[in-house]
Amino acid sequence: MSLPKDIMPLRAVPCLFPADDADDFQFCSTCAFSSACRDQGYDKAALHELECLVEHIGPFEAGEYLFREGETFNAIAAVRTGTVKAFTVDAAGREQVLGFFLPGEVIGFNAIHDARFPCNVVALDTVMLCRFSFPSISALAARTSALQAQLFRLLSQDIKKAALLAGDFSADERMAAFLLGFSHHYSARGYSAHRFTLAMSRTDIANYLRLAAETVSRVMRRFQEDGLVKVNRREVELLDLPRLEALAQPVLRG
Amino acid sequence: MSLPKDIMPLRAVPCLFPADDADDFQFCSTCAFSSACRDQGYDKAALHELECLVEHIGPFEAGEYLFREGETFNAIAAVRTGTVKAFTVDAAGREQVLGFFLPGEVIGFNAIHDARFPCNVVALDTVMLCRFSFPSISALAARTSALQAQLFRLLSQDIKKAALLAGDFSADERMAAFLLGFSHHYSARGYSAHRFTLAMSRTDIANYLRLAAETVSRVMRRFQEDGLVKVNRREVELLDLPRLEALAQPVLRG
DNA sequence: CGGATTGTTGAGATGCCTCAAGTAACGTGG
DNA sequence: CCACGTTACTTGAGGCATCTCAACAATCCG
Repeated sequence: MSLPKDIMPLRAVPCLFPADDADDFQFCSTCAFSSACRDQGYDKAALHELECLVEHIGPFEAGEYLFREGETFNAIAAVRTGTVKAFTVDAAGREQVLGFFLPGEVIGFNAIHDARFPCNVVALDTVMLCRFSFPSISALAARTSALQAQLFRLLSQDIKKAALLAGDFSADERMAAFLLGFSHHYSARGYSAHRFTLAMSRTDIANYLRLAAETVSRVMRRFQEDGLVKVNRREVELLDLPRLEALAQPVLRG
Repeated sequence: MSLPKDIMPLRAVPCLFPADDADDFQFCSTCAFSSACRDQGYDKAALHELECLVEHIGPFEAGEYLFREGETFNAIAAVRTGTVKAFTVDAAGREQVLGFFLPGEVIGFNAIHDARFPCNVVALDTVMLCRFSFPSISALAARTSALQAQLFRLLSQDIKKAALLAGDFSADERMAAFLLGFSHHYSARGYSAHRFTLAMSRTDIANYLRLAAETVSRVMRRFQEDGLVKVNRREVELLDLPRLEALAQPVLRG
């Protein structure tokens, strides 16, 4: 998974919105736009434009709102570091967690439709974002077919993700799929597929999986008793990936 | 909701893939691309290109497959007439209904991501489609910002739709939202908001709502006893829209 | 150290599912 | 047009997965 050296010099080109820290390269290698950046070496002008377009914002501290429900939509944002939670609050004041975003994932695709955010988005720990003005990135996409295609793919991916959660699955299946989601995300980005730290509370997990918090606790304990995982607070170690995959199989398509 | 007369003459312009029947105009007024067509009178060249792009296919009879899971994706399709069901089949052979598509809705957005259909798509009654080659419509979208924006909006809308179903709601809430979905769809297109015919079986409804078929029956009966609806086979009449809206409110965002 | 938050565990309640039987519509062939 | 089988739908009784309620333990934080 080594990156072609020849894209490095681009960092040195003058930019309207110059990147403001040193680990952008590292970041870009895990970002959702990376394939549009890296794979399309033939269109360096467009890649440069994308770099000029990005605004690095943050840091946000845990609990800070990145976006609020109802807010006007004018930019998407990729998570650079940290973890983010999207949720709505219903008439009775109860939270409904829509999803979590890890580094490299893009926030805001569900806001395009009516140009307003349909949910709140809050930092769960210290979060840095890359912000892309949506009109600007759309205009760039019109000139760069690889970028347009990548945007369509990412939007399409979100449809599939949302549909996954909608299936009717048991608590065990949901939990296994949830844990494996992190494993897959991290291992695809060069981190451990076995060990990771959850940034969110049991309550948030339960809410996201449409379970009671108590059920999440019980399933976690049973998984541990069965030797599937080892859990300590929010530290998770996956001990038996094959069995977890088998459990999650109905969720992750059959 | 009257349409500008001045777009009519476009039907007379020679076309590579000439439209093959007389009610295209009627159709286009209910189609998901209609706003990209109608609202953007300033870009008639692009509108013309979109017309040339479309292939009218069908009719398909009830039970015929329009797409099959795993099939290579190369086109999206708008429903012109009829009703369509999308579903997967899990390892144990059980169906999982992902959604229904009514006239004007677009099929295939969830297939972009990995260029293959993640689900089967089957006609529930006699169905006619408008097919748009995805590479072609993408290329056109790159030249026509209104079309690009419309595609982004439609994709984004599908994300929101999928997330709706994913919430944890009671059988009553789901059923009310399901029925109101038809009401809203039809009334937005100039048909009755109160009376319509369901094209799908109770089993399909139940499967889609993640309920047992028996539960759907029972909820329907109770709704009828409470004077909310009048149901006869697949004929539905909504008698008390306000109370149904109130019931469905948690589902249709709070 | 004390209060607040977060997570765990048990006991009982419940909404929905499963199973099983029965009824109604539909199509088919006689 | 009617008997028949088939499919779709309805209804009831009982079971189970998950929720709710309540108490408690652990951790965090000032």
